[in-house]
Amino acid sequence: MAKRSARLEADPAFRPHEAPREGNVRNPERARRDILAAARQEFAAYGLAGARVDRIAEKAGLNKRMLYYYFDSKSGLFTAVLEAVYAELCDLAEQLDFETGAPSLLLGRLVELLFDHYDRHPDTITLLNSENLHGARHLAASPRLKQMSPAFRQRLARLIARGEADGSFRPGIDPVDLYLSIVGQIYFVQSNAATLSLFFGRDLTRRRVRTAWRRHVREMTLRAVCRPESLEV
Amino acid sequence: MAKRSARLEADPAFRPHEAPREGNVRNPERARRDILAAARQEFAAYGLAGARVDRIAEKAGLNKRMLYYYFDSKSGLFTAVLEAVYAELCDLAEQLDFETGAPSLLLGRLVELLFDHYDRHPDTITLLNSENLHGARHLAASPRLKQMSPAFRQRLARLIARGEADGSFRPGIDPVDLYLSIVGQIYFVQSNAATLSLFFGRDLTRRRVRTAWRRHVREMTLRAVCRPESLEV
Amino acid sequence: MAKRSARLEADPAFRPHEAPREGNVRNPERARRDILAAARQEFAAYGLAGARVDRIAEKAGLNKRMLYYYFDSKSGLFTAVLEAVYAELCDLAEQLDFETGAPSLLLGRLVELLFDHYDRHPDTITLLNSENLHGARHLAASPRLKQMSPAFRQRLARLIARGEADGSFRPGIDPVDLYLSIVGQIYFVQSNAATLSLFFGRDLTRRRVRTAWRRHVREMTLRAVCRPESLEV
Amino acid sequence: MAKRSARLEADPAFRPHEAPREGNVRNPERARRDILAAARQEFAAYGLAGARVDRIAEKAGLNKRMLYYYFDSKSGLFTAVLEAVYAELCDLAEQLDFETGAPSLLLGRLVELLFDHYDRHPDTITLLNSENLHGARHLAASPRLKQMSPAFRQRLARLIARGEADGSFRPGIDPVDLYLSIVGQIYFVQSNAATLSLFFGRDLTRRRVRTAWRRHVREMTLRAVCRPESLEV
DNA sequence: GATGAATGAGGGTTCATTCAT
DNA sequence: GATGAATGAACCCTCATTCAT
Repeated sequence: MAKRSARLEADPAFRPHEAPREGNVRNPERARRDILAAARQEFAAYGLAGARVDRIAEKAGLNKRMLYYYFDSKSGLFTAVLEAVYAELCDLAEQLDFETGAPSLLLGRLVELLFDHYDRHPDTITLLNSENLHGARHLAASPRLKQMSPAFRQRLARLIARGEADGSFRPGIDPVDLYLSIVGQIYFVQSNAATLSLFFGRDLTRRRVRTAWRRHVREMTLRAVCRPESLEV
Repeated sequence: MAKRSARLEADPAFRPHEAPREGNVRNPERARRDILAAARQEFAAYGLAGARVDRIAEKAGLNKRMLYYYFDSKSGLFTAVLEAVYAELCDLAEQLDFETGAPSLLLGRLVELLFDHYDRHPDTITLLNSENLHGARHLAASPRLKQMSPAFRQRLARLIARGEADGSFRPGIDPVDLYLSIVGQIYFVQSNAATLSLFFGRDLTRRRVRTAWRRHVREMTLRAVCRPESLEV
Repeated sequence: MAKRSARLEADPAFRPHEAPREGNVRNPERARRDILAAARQEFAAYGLAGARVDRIAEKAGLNKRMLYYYFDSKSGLFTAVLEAVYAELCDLAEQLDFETGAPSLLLGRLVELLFDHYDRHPDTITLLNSENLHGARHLAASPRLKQMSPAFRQRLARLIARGEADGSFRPGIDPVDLYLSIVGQIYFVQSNAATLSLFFGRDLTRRRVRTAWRRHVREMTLRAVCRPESLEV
Repeated sequence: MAKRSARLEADPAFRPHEAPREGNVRNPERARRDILAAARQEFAAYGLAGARVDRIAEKAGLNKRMLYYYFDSKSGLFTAVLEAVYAELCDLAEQLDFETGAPSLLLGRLVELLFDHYDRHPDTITLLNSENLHGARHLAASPRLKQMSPAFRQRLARLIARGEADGSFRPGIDPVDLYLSIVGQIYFVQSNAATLSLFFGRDLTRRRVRTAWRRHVREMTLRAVCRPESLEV
């Protein structure tokens, strides 16, 4: 049917659900994955209220009934999508070794790492906005989230400690505050790119502008955190 | 009727539409105002897609038909709400005199001014998020918005120029970049307070935490913008 | 207001309702006429159910409330329009003198007269169709209609009598039957021009095709009614 | 429920959707058929604009949602009804063998065939009137209609050719013109029976009157088409 | 005579969800 | 595991009509 052509084609590794062909093959894992990918796309594009279960099923190339089989409800599906988003966010910290190298350099790299993450996964933003609109109700009910953050926070604290120790960072920096300041700038500009571009007459979605913004956030952060002497470069 | 009890009670100055009772009827200006207030509340609480026209009418204490009489459509109503939000934002800049006083002091005051605005009008955030989810489609179609921003930007540029001139600011600060950095931090934490609070185990909505955050943003900004010497306080 | 420009401009003698200008002048007759003209246009274009009271008021350049003031209801307005349509139809017969001239010639002229009437007043057709869809309910309730037809019928009977008497018509022609056969052909082709054109691949609305059809109906009628000898031309 | 009693009872062969009861459910073909029958009845009775989707669903004994499941929209439903009407009309021509028998006799039979069709399917008329009110928009968009007419027209042309060849028909008869003249008389009287009956004081819906009209149309047609000599009966 | 504001019932359509197979 | 068919509540919006001035 025409439905197959409506599949999501963003994922390069994507292959239609019914492909194998030897009799409607049972591949539960893949069905789950397809549904989740389709749902993520839909929720990111329209928000929780604006998302349509029919469209998700169509994008996933599966019967609508299957969404309920695997995820219970639209709400359950949204929760699953959010968990995936959070898992990605937590993986981030592990991509950087905070133990070796100059703290100020590492901090700069962290900013870039975060920026690039939101740049590559812009749907993260609309998904989190949706969840916040609903008071984080879904995450609050999700048991998986609970053990996610501590690792993240610890690593950041360790970086700050090293920076303070070697005198390159100002004293008294709070890891959470620092994180919020960095991500706040990154997140806000991407989240509100449409209205801000209109308001300031500067297209904030253009590559070049984005790159400049990436540099700006790093500099803002370093200037605010590091001792002046350690920035003489 | 039961309708009256469902009125919006958030706005302290709010008085039900039929209240005065001295000739129950006919007050177009007030009807418009009531509808707009109710709509703003509803859109802020549920987003554009999640908002319900019936609820808005009920909150406004008016017949549902009146929403269409005054604002054409749900979409037109949303546009009107957004215009109000933007008008408030633009009024902000005029509340501060950037011509007299030490630039670094004024910059600090600006941060506080912006913070307090989002603090007093938290609905601004969810409304703007909704608009961005929809690609700023409503604002793009609104002629009123066009001439709103220039004033805002000019005043900021003037402050930076003065700061550079008297040597208190680093050179090369871009007014738009600076604005985005400041508001980004303010906006993000308030917008994502629900998920962040959960994630970091720190209730970011508490008054004391908010006040600390206000101070943090001001310091971050000043440290990043001002020359070290001019901050010896 | 913009409303004025939306006035019906078909009527060449049309002048906007508020024109006289010396204080919103009271001109009840004109208001009635304007409303009636607008209603006729609207009912003809959309049928009774499809017609919109708002559009009629707008076309008439008057407040909607006035429609009710003058015509009680949408239904009353439709009745008034129908009465006007019938009055025109009855005037028709009086435009032809059936007493002098060759009956076969007069019959031919009658066909042309009827054809031209429906040609000049195509709205007559959709209006009558609407009324028939509703079982002629409005006309049945209208006292004015009662005395309209007899004259029409009598005149036609007189023509047939003369034709029979001088031997040019076949005997036994019923005036009503004859009328129905003539108008049936005229009416049907105009009423169903859209579907028939599509079905037969022949654009029945073109002037030339319409003219040919006019001739065809006259010939069909004459051949069917007149004795062969009296058609030797 | 009370719903069942509201079923359409005009069609004698009609049986309620849930009737069989042996496994109450799941009969898509029948559901489609029931909806179509109910819609045809409703559209014929009230026109396109006057028809109510709720009533159609109720008559069909199905949930309103199903109309959209099967036919997309009210408009799509109307198109489907029209296609059925046209299919019936096209089947007509095939019910008569135009190759054998006297052409004048066949022509008379054709008139009767057409008359009887509109007599048995009076809804055809109001449905076509509705479609014409809307400029044949639905048929124009329907691909199925395109290949319907040619057969019809060819067969009629063949009859005329035979009549001309054996000298019983006058020369120069156009098949489409002939068809329009015949159907015009039939269609008009049935379509406008309500107003005409009122106007002429003759109840055109009575059986006897209808039969007389059937004879009249046949005679009108034969007299107009056939050579006088071939009608000496 | 004339008006803008207001109404409640109901318009077509779509929603997330479940049934029977 | 997977499906097409079915549901009822609710969606946004529009209707003809009337109120108060």
